Amino acid sequence: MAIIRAPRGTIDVFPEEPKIWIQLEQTVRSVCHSAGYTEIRTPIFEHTELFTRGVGESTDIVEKEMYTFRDKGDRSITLRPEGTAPVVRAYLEHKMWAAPQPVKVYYIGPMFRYERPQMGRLRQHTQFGVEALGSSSPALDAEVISLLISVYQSMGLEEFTVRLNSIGCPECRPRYKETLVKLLSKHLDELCIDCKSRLERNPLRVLDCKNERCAVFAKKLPPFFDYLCGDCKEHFKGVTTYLEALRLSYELDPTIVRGLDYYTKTVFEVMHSGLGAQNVLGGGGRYDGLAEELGGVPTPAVGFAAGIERAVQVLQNLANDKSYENNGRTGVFIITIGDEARLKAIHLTHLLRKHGVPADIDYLGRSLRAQMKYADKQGIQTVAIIGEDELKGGYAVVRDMVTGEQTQIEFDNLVEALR
RNA sequence: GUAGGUGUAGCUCAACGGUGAGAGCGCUGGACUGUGGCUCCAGAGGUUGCGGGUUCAAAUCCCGUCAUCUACCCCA
Repeated sequence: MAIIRAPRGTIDVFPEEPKIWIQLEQTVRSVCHSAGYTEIRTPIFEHTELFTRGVGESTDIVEKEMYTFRDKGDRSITLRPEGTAPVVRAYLEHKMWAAPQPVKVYYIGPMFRYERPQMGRLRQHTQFGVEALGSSSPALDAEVISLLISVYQSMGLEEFTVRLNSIGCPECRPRYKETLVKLLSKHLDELCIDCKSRLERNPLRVLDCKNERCAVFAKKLPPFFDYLCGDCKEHFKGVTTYLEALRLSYELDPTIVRGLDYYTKTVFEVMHSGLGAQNVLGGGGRYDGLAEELGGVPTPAVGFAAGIERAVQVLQNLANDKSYENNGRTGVFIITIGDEARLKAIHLTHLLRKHGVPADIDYLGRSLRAQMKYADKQGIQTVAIIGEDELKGGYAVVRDMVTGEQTQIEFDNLVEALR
């Protein structure tokens, strides 16, 4: 019978193996806590409507990437493809606009998108993100950006760049779109097929087309900065001012447009080169219209989302380059010869564990030699040997697996000596 | 959805259309009655992804299918 494998685009993670995964999660938590963000855990699935309305009907996510199904109550349910809409939903549902503002939360959890897997892209992946709701201050935009950077820096990552842009608001964006369409329709023949359709559906997308000819073209287009309304212009200036106050370096990049409809004003991405064709570690922006779009009280907000797997991939390469040490031996392994010694060892193992000392014994009835070998490969720090002589004498031979030094320690003192 | 690459031992990979499909690493045991790392020896482990076709003969060639990787679209 054929073995059952993990579904396409999913992976089994062993977060303790290289430890990076766990370190990253801990870093996210501590960085967020230090800035007054508390954790939120929203459901893995939501009503489909939350995403069609929140993320946008014409986005790729909604059009072709959602895991949507009908449950037994005939409700249309969708595995969450992103984290912002659910957080805003929770904010409105729990009337958190009545709490002191801003409300600042962070999350770590799986997201689902039906895509063709490739490097840096999975059908189930993990994102960490923050959302700060209830303030339109550009200082909050800067804070959110600084948090993301802090996470990477705390993990020892340096070679990334922060790209910043503003995509305006419902007042000035239509004007910019119009001029784009006007300019581009003069050169329809020079655009790729995709961009021709983009021109009708979402002209901003032409800006970040990877097609070389389009990219050359996009660079000649006037940047959105020039078309921002007074309010947006001022906000954007505020963001850059605060970023500079935070001593954070960034690049203005008019081609950053983001793929979700809810963004307004500030958008940003953190780029890294070690991700294959993907180059985005994380990104986000302001979404001042989302709460209202979801039927709630108008609430200005900013946030970001970043990929754990992508960060781990980059950090893994970094760790390999540094060829990090493997001297982390820990724990005790009790080696026994004979059934009686084994009984003794089981009791001692239990005691050690109760005192917080990682302890283990052989479960395969192996020879002393083989048990030594096993303990060595497991990265055990100390072995305690119990055979006939030791049983009679009431002690164990304790061997340090690094130095090779051996001493005799009485059973009664063993836990104390090894803790 | 589209394009290309790859599927042989647990892992990394060999094998011109022709003997019983091999190696290294790993695993298990031994050399060493009770002492790991080094060395040596032995053993276990395969439906050559699956199905069909061509052929005297297929891991090898052809078709299909599935999986996987990479890339496009787009994103984390």
